[in-house]
Amino acid sequence: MELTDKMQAFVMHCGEMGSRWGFNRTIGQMYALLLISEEPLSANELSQTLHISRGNVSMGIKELNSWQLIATRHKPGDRKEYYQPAGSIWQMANRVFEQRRKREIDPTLSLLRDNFLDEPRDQQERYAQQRLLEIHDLLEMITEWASELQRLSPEKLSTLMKLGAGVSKILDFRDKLSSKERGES
Amino acid sequence: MELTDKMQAFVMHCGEMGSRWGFNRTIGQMYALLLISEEPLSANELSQTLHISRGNVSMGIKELNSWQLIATRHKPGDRKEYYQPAGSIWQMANRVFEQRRKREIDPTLSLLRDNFLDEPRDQQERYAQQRLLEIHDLLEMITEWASELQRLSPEKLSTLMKLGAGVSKILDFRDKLSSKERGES
DNA sequence: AGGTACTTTCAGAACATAATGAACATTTGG
DNA sequence: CCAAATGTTCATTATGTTCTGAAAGTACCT
Repeated sequence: MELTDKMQAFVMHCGEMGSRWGFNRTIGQMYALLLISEEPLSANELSQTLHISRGNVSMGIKELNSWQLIATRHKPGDRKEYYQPAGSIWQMANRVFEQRRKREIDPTLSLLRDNFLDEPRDQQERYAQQRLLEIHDLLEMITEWASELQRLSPEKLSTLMKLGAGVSKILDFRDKLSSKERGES
Repeated sequence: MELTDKMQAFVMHCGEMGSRWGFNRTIGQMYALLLISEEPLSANELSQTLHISRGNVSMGIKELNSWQLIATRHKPGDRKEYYQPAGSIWQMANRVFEQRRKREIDPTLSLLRDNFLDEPRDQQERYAQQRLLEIHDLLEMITEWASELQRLSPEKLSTLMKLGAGVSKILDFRDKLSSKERGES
């Protein structure tokens, strides 16, 4: 498969960013290529276009599958498997958030929880536990919030985001309402 | 400096997670140790407690500084530098978000923007550009929203988060209000 | 069954990143 | 100025990660 310069540039960029996003170079390239190509691609096409080994493609596919980022397709009269991105850009963003949460936050949260089972033994430990509690509460609040937001429909989420810092005004408004209800001035 | 088992466990855990969070093992350990210790620590104390070389500590300090995650302190009659976490847990979370945005998203956004300068040359390129546009818009919306949220005070942000999916109801409410204003049923 | 078209696996090579420690730089007190 | 205490740098070594390619596996034909 032939790529134009701009497509090439995008694919290579995703390769370079790959490791920052939680996977590796070739997986970044593979996913980028699938994203911008209108037709699903076979493992061989990926291998040839990106100049990476067939085996590497196979492992990459496995990994992308585990992130639920791609879907497998078949063409009639062709035994090859063809791959394409799974779902919309929104879904893709959701999946990446979720996977990263699982890898980057959940293990820490569970470690922190275990920590609060015992009483601190001395001042040093008391202080440490206090800090850990703060971190735990913050992480828990953020992850719960994030997962609630993820349950909203893309449209609502989009409205909310475009509203931007405007949410702040709505919160003020709500506060006024509820204090009036309680008869405060 | 002596660590209790639980503190040890937390420090080691942060080391293991370090690379997933965007820095390396020793930096994760160093920061964890500073977080849970009541007193600021010197470079030598870090080196000895974590069993890592003095030079490594120096580089780690440099990196943590570039993330603005630590502050340097001095004690009277002592020329050593002592280090402690900079700011509250909230500030720390903000800094990490921001740094990661700079590293993980901004470069991609600017690449994507460059891409829209030229007209697509063929169908393949038209399709690709369309997908890139979607990605661009999504990333831009998310980063703008995130940076607006960061400008809110921790209290407001905390209220908002605890409200959780409840924001959705507030949005509905607002929609009803504005459609009534326009005289719709 | 045997052949073909494809996919997966995995040991080892290639590459990338992090850590060490000795050499160098800087600051301060005398 | 020197010497002692501290901080920084960087070539080398150690560790970790990714990629390749050949071998093994699978599924479908005739």
